[in-house]
Amino acid sequence: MSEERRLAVLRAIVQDYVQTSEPVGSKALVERHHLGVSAATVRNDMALLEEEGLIHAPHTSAGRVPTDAGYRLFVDRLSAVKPMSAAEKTAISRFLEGAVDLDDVVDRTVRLLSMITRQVAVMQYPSLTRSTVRHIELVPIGQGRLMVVLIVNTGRVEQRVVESHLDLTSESGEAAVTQLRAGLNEELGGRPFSEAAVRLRSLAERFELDARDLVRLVVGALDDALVEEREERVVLAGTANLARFGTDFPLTIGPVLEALEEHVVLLTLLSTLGEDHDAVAVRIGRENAHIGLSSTSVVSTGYAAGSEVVAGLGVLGPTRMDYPTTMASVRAVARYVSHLLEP
Amino acid sequence: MSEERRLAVLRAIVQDYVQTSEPVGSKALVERHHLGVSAATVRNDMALLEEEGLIHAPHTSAGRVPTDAGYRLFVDRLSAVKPMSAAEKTAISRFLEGAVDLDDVVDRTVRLLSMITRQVAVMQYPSLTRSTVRHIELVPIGQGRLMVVLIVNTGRVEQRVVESHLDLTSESGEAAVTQLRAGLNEELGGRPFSEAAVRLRSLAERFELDARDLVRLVVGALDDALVEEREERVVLAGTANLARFGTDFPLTIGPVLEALEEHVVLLTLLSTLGEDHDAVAVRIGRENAHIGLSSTSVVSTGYAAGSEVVAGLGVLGPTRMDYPTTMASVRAVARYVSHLLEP
DNA sequence: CTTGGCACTCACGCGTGTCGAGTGCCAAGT
DNA sequence: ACTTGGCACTCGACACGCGTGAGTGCCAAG
Repeated sequence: MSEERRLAVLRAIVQDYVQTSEPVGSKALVERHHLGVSAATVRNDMALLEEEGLIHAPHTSAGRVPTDAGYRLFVDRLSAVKPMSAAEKTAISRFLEGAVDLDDVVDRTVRLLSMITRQVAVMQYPSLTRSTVRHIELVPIGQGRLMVVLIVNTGRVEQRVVESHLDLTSESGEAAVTQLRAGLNEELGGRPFSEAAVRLRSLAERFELDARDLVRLVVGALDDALVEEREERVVLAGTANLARFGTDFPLTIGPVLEALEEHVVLLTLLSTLGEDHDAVAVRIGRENAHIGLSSTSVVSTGYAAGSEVVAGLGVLGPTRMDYPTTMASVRAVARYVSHLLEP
Repeated sequence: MSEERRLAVLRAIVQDYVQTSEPVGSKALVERHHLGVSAATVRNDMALLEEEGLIHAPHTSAGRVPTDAGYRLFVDRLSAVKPMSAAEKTAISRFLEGAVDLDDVVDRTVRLLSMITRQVAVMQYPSLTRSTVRHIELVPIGQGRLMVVLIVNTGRVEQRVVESHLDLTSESGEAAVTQLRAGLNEELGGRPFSEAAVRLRSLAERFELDARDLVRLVVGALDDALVEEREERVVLAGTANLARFGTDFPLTIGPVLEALEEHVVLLTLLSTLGEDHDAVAVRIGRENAHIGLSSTSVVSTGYAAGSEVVAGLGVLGPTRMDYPTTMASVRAVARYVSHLLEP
């Protein structure tokens, strides 16, 4: 029996199953694909594939369904990323072009991705820890309160309000603020966050004693923003697509929705970073660790701002998913987003 | 037959149905509530209630279920808003207190609200059109690009980037920016948005000719931010709770999820504003206009920043919902949020 | 106006029977 | 050493029929 044909059978099973979402039997298989052999032969191959743990029969005398391992083999060795049509490409760029700010980019991206894949799209905001400081602005707002605005190279903006007992409207107060602003920008402007956090701490000493208090507060706020992992924001769209899966499949959407609400979980799903740039990562079924996602797959990749990969985006769908097409869409969208954040 | 007792019967039906989620029959009713009359009498009352369109039998010889009109009557005349326990109150304030910025407030609020009501929580960001300008900052970022940062009294921050061919690093460029910044803040600072938009338009003339171009761009960006309805952002949480409803009920969650993704729909759901301050609005079933929400109810109210109501929040659940408790929770949370945004 | 009685109506659950797709195995063919 | 057609077998899906029980509507008496 040829190894080669067996894999062809696996490929055919995956393809048929993805399309029909029903267990596929030997007979149907030979009818739909010209494998050049008879159903009986395919049955023998299937028995072997089952032994290898690549496919699985839901019950005696039903067709076969790929296992997680089967899908894994499929994406690793049996599929080519489907090229996208020119029409799709222009549609993508059209849709993303009108964005006015970062929030809008993220918003449009997840919407777009969920629409073209008809699945749930997930996107992480550009990670602060991988960004650089563009500018820091201090805005006095009434009484002793000061708003600290941190502008990041990706276009992301964070703000905090600090309360000081210093009178910021007084001559000396204004001077202190001006001095601090200048100092902060000189010291931190253009620096990557990792570096900025360190420099920040040594800043306090340079100021006059009565301003120290203010400096400490501002530094604290910035430090908070720089370090805080919590602020790794995630946005998603297309959850309505879950309902579609639900109908054809033994997938109870409750646990999935729960998982999607825990942003921490989503972040780990997207943590494909650090690996090769352009690679699309696929996590299949149980590989996702989180129960509740054990019958879903995640296709994700990183996107860049400039040359640096700053965060991830991807889609989540049933393990029974059209991997080649989905991977193509995710990659294409990630590229356009990177392009958009270029400058 | 006493009108009064008939309403008592309706109340009992609603309460039982909410609790058991099964059609309630005459016998069960007299057992669980001491109405002082027999089942047969209750049956007569039920027949009348059905004639009035307040209840409805899913099929012959099954119990009765309240109609939308039945629920409406119930919330309007038969229920009292349930007081909250002290423990709940402190839990609410505890949970909301740690918020560091507006995003965080909104995020925590929806999460909290979805947790305590075990339903889907929705919250609108403070509407720009009902806010006042606190400060406008112009930040040059490389080349000819300028970031316009708009800070709103609610703590909300909007930003836009404009590109000018003016060299902003030059002496004259910097001067123009400084002048413009001062002008903008003097003219718009502290103004409500409606007023600000008007004043904005007359600003361009005052500047020297070579800066006009820049001014026009900045004004355009601000105008965009001030007027743009699109930017009425909405956040939601607790969609996983939909799965729970789904199990006991003839509620297919697909359409609901779809409705929830259309933020425009959500906004109209929350448009309880303009009415009395402290009132909690309830929209029951078909009253929601949007199909797909025809078997859900929305309980919403406004929240304030200072003395002005700035936006809405609420929850969405099945029509078969514990209205008194839900209304109490929504009101309590709205009050705490208003308190939080006070200054 | 209330009440007990009574006949009637369905939805629901359960067991049975049929149907058919699909399998595993085997013996014969290449 | 594989491939192939044949055949018995398995088991889920679906349909049908029936009994059960909750709940109703109506009526005549209190």
